[in-house]
Amino acid sequence: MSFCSFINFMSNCSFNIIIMTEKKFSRNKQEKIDLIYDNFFKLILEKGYHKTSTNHIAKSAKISIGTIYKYFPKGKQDIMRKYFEDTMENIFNISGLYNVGENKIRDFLKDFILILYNNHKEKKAYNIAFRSAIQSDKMLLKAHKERLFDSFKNAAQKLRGKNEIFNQIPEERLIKLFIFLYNLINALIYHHLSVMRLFDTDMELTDYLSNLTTFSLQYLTRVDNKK
Amino acid sequence: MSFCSFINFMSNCSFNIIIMTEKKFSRNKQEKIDLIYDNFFKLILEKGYHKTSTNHIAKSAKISIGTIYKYFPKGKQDIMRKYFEDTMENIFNISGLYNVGENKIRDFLKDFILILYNNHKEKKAYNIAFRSAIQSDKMLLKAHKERLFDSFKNAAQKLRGKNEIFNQIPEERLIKLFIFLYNLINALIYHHLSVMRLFDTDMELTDYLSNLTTFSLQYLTRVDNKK
Amino acid sequence: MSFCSFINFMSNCSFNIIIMTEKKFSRNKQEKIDLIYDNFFKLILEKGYHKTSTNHIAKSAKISIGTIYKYFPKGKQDIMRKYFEDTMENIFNISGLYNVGENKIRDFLKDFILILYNNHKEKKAYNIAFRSAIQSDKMLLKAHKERLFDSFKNAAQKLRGKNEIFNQIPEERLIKLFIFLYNLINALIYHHLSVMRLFDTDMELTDYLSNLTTFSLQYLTRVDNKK
Amino acid sequence: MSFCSFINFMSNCSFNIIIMTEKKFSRNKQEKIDLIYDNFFKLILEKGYHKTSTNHIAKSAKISIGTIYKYFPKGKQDIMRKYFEDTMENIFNISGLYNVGENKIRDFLKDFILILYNNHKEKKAYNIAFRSAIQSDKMLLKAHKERLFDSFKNAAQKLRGKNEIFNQIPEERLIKLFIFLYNLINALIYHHLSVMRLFDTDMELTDYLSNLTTFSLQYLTRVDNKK
DNA sequence: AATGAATGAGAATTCATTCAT
DNA sequence: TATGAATGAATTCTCATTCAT
Repeated sequence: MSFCSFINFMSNCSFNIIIMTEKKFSRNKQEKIDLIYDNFFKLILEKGYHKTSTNHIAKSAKISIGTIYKYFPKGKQDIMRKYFEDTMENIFNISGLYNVGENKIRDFLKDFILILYNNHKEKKAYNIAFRSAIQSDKMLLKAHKERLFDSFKNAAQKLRGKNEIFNQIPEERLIKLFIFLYNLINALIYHHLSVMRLFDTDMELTDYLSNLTTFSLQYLTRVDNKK
Repeated sequence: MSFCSFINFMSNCSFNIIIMTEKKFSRNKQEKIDLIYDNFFKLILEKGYHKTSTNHIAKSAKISIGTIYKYFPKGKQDIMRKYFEDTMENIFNISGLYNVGENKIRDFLKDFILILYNNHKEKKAYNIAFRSAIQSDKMLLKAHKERLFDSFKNAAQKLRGKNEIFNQIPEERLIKLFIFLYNLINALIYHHLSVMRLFDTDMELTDYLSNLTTFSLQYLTRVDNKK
Repeated sequence: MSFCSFINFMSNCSFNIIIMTEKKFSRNKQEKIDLIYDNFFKLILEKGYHKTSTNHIAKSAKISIGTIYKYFPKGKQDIMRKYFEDTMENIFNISGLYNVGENKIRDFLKDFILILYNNHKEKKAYNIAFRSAIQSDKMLLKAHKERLFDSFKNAAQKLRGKNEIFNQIPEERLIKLFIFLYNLINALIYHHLSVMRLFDTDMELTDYLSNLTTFSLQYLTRVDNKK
Repeated sequence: MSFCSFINFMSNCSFNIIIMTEKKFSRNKQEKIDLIYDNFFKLILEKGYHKTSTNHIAKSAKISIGTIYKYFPKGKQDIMRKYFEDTMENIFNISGLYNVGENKIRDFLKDFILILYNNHKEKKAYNIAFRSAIQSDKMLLKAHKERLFDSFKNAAQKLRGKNEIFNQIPEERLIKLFIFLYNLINALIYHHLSVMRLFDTDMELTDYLSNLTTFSLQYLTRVDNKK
């Protein structure tokens, strides 16, 4: 029996079968899904969301169109939805963000901005696509809003426990503030990266955003107190 | 001269009846173009930019698809481009805007915001379409940038002649500042109206923008001076 | 001016334009629609209803797929529906059918059978398609039932005016009887022509149907009276 | 003998444990086939024959698509064919049917009708599918005809031995008569159940069919004698 | 034996654009 | 000028079938 035959024989043994089958299937499946994501976003950068068709994705990923519809039965809409769900945890569960001491809100905001900014840079295609997708998929917009609320509820609770200033703001209000800042920052980063540059350098943008959010936080807290 | 040549000759004559016909046609032409614009934007609000086809516009406007391609040989792209050109003067040539005295910069910014805000509200469909169009039509984006520059150059010149504070800022820098504020305001209004509301009421938005622009003007001027 | 130029000139004259345009457009339109019908039914005989696609029809008719969807926006479903509507009058408005004197009911039924039989033979493809279509298009089935009712209401009124025997049967009952006979005859002709032959010759079939309907009429009238 | 050959050899041995495994597999096999049948017909009632795909059946039956193609290598076509073959004996080998004495032909026909009627009701999905299948599978139609002939040959022989009246009709002729009645009854039951109701109640239908078959038997015998 | 991932031909449908009238 | 019939490439999505595991 040659070595190869031995390997083949071994691969039929039961203790191996299960492990390999699981690995193989799950690896292949995730590989295909990643291929679809990668090529989808690659094409969006090249041609835009609406000119990227499921057939283009299949051809670009060198898989069959049927495979795309196996994993994403509603085509592009499902690619967006599932990517949205798959990346749920990536943005806001960064523990470092919440190690904020007294009087360090400015640093907290700066970190927050950098996270959003890097997310935009790294996932430019996704962000372009997401803006397009929520126009025609109201469920996705709803899910996005709900996730924002949940994430910032979580963040607010953590921060109020650690920081005196945050603690003075009612939780509900703090969540709304964070959602506002999130929208504010995203609107400007998106505009800067995908519509028209606001500054010559990205550093100038993040510096500006840092001051802008501090200003906005003060402005909104002041307005709040007047009411 | 053959009979046909005679007919051709006649059709070029400036007899009264022919002039009237021409006038009538030219009035009809503008009517048709307006019909196309109106129904295009109506449909964009209903179905979105990408799901609005030239055939739909024709059916909605009760004109033939051929007529659309007569006036707009490249279809939707040309509708956007020509509407952009047709409305060139409407936004920034508002004389009232420039009657700004000393210490009245805040009022100037408030007026500026209101003009942009009302423009967004009234031309929501156009603004949605414009964002979509510049993604795939780089010429349109370029033209938009050039127009912004020209308009604000004009505005800067007028304002520097009338106002001491503006006069202290170099023209080139003032133009850049205005373009920045324009982009800032538009990014946020667009986000508020077409992506996700930033405030519960529109008044809160314009109040915030008013303070935001004042802050930004100070911030940028300060940063500028440091350099 | 050559003769051809003269013809061309003439063809631009107003009195001709209207006639020609009307003729031309309507002729072409009906030509295309007839092409679609003809090739649709030709293919149904060759491959069956479900294996006949709109693309096949277009290829077979040597027209573009767009033309089919211009006239029949919902594809095959609309071809069936519109053909159904176009042929509304053909079956029952045969005046000869109603020239039925006293004691000639047998002859009337014979004529009725022959009309249905010839309709099946001549429109075999349509009848096959119709059976398939009403399985997935409940509206078509409903329209079919309504038309049957209206047609036989009309027939019943005519016949009750002319024939003593029919006059003894209440109108409502007579309509039901006709619809029953219609279904009976059609079920058997369809089975004979498209599922499995009931008789060796078609003559035997029509003879049998003739006796069967006479029998059924007596049977149902008798049952009716007992109730 | 290598290790592998030994394994192969072992797998053919008739040790008890292996016999049990085989039995278990064969029981499983029939279970799988029944699952396929059940879910196929369930889906046909829900969506129709043509919209029921092999993939749907697999999903509905919670087995893999591969299993369906293992037992039915040509998919739906084979499911129909094999179901047709599996149910071969069920319809006509009902011994009660042939306990027909003198002058009881009417009762015999009534029983015959009830059997066919109940078969249609209970196997509505199969009957719908069968009609669709024989349109595109001429072999199935041929097999159906052959089975009808064989079944009624068998029935004719039994009945001629027991009943004087049947005995007067030549066997060949009797077979043809039965096939005719079978087609007649089926055509009308199918029309009533799946196209358009002939009567308000099913009882009325079976009563009518009972009289109709008696009439038809007399009619055909009479016609026969004339020839 | 059983699984189910993968394929890709093909079906329905849309849409920008052309062109004869 | 104006019409709208006609085109056909492109898009979304389905389905029978194969094959590696």
